[in-house]
Amino acid sequence: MEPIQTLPLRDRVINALRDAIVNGELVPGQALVGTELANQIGVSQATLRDAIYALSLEGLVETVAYHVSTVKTLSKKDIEDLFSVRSMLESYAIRQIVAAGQAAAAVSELYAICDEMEGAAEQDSLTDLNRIDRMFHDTLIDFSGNQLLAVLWNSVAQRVQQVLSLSNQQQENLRQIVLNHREIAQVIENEDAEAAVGLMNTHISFVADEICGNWHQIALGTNGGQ
Amino acid sequence: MEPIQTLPLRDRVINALRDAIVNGELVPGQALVGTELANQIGVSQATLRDAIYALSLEGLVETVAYHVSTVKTLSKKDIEDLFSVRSMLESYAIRQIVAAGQAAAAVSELYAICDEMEGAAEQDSLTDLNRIDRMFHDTLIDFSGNQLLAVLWNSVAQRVQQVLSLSNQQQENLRQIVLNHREIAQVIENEDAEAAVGLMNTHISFVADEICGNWHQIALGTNGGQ
DNA sequence: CAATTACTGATTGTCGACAATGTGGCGCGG
DNA sequence: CCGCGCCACATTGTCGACAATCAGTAATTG
Repeated sequence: MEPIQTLPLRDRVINALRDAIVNGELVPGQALVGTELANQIGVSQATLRDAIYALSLEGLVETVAYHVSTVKTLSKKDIEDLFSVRSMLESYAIRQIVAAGQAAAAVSELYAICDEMEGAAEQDSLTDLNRIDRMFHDTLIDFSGNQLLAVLWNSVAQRVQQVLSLSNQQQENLRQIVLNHREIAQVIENEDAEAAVGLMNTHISFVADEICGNWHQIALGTNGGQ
Repeated sequence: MEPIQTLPLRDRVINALRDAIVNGELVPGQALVGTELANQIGVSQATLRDAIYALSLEGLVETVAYHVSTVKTLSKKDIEDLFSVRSMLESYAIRQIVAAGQAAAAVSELYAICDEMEGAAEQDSLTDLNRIDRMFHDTLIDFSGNQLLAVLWNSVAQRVQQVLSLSNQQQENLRQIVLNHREIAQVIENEDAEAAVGLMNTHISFVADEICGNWHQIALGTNGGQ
């Protein structure tokens, strides 16, 4: 059995707010007024303030002393930077996996995830596919064996999820995505790190360009970008 | 003139604790008891706890619910991971600078920093040299133009500074360090990114091996590693 | 005598109230 | 009519007190 862990109230508030942000329920630029949210959620202002402050440290919220906190706005350049950094982290992970001889162990899990992904694709469930997609990349990072990398990745992956949620990604073909991932897993199985990195970067760049191209209208929907 | 900004008390406490940790005044494994520290520093327990929680998000402090927080212990593998990630971030920055044609602008600042570094080396001031060394690498990151990278770097650079403080780095020759940095700046000036990356990685690996080799006795001084 | 349970002391988590700070509007003087 | 300064409101920041939880110890029971 899994241990029943009662997270501190503050942590639960943090998780709730973070989920709301990365799922696009709280849009960039939206004000997070302490007194309102505290009453709405049902916690004290101090507890909520801690949560907001924690999210500001994670970079999801912008706070200025004695001013209302807002969900961080995302400029086009922020998106470019985000996907660029993402490529760097994943490329590093792939190279480490191959160099450490962990390729076989990793792909065995990656293939299993691809199978799950295929199931979601057949049901046209975008939310499930996104969730499993993240599992794929999390697995890649974990098998690098670098825990600090995992910490940095977590921060980046959150923002990626947020961007994906905001851009209603008119994902062309869900099955194509599954194929892309399976392809990457195959190349890793062959221990060809550079080929895998190339595929990964191409894949990420494609998605990034797709989103950046339509970003103005997404950002305009909220507060005008900048 | 610079605007006089009165930081909130909580942020000042955070900065004070963070400085104490990265400068080695608070050693890994040391307990951070709320009531004690609050009285000692002269703030309320709530404010101090916020600060401790913030530092736990930065990864400098380990907290378990309803348990005493401690300064995060650093295993040998943590150090290896740290310097490995550091290499990744800086390599990325160098490649971006050269690719974006920012090499000339960057090296002009880097050379100036090297001059300052030389002054510190002549006075055998290790603390000054460390401070200027960080400026060098911060500049490198900043000129990459990627703000998200700067955020991740900040987190990594803090830990690096902590490790350097803890290992009383019997720095062989301070002037040699200056030469190493100047050499890197020169290669960047030639727009040879890969050569610069090679030099940088060699330099970082050397320092990392040096520290890892003697890490057990450093960690043992506090709580036994692990 | 051993294992379990209940208690005690210490520490962290949560809260409501109060102080500090910033913003917008009103009134006054030019 | 315009500009300046003052005032009240809203929001954030800080605090001390109380509740929840944990580790270690002593008492209890088979």
